[in-house]
Amino acid sequence: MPTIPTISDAEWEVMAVLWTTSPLTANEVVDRLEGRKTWSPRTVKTLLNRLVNKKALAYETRGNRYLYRPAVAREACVRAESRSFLTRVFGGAAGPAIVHLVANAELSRLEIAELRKLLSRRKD
Amino acid sequence: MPTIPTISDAEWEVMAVLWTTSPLTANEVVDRLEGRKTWSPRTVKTLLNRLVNKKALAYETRGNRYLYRPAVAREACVRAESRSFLTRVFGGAAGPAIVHLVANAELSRLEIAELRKLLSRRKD
DNA sequence: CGTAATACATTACAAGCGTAATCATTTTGG
DNA sequence: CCAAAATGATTACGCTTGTAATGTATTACG
Repeated sequence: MPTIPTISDAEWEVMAVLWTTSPLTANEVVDRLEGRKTWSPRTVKTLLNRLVNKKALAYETRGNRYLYRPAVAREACVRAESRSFLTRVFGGAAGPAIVHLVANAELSRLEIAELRKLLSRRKD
Repeated sequence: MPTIPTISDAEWEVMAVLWTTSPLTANEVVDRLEGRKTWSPRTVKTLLNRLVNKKALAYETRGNRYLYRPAVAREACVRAESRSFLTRVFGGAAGPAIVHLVANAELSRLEIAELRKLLSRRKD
């Protein structure tokens, strides 16, 4: 299985863009971050570079430009991050974590219904 | 409200000890980390120091020793970490996060029951 | 009483991160 | 064809983190 690289806060923003749409050029990524982020385009380029170095992104060349695309699946990164979060904050126990989130989150009626169904189906 | 300091992975381990039992001397903290961690006692002292500096811990003096105790509530730190996790990984949306955790977690029959009850009570 | 052991404080040091600026090369507008 | 613009690469720099070692002051044993 591919090892999941460590992806920092800022890098997650960039990955999120490319998980949504890819491939994209550096400038297209910059554009999609416009507004949500106050980063200089330089900063975004740096992040793209680091992500390529840690093999979270791959690219192909088109003329003198790069077309970036994810090299790791979002799902895998989400799982890795979740495990890390659970370990750090809840000593690895998912139950208390979920309880905490449910108790503190804003949830739509629809989401509540979905979760109830999910739990019903899960008679372990 | 008290601002929650940023607490790193290693620091969480130390805080966890003191949230469980406090006050404790540095050496008592070291002892309680024995086995779970391979840290040199020096390392633990460093972490205690940093936590005091960032005001996550307070201490009182007993003779020439310090008795450490948390200066921030676990609950508050858990909330801060959870928000950060939700923001980074799920763009702030609690619903998908909970779904993910429920789908991937090992949950005891008891925990499932508890969650169902929690959700029922939450008819928004 | 003096020296060793302890306790906390200070310093170390490399890697990762946020946030860019500068450099080198290629492309493109005039 | 040449200068300006654009691209990716390299370098920068201060802060945090993991992981300690060293310094300094105090205590306690012989």
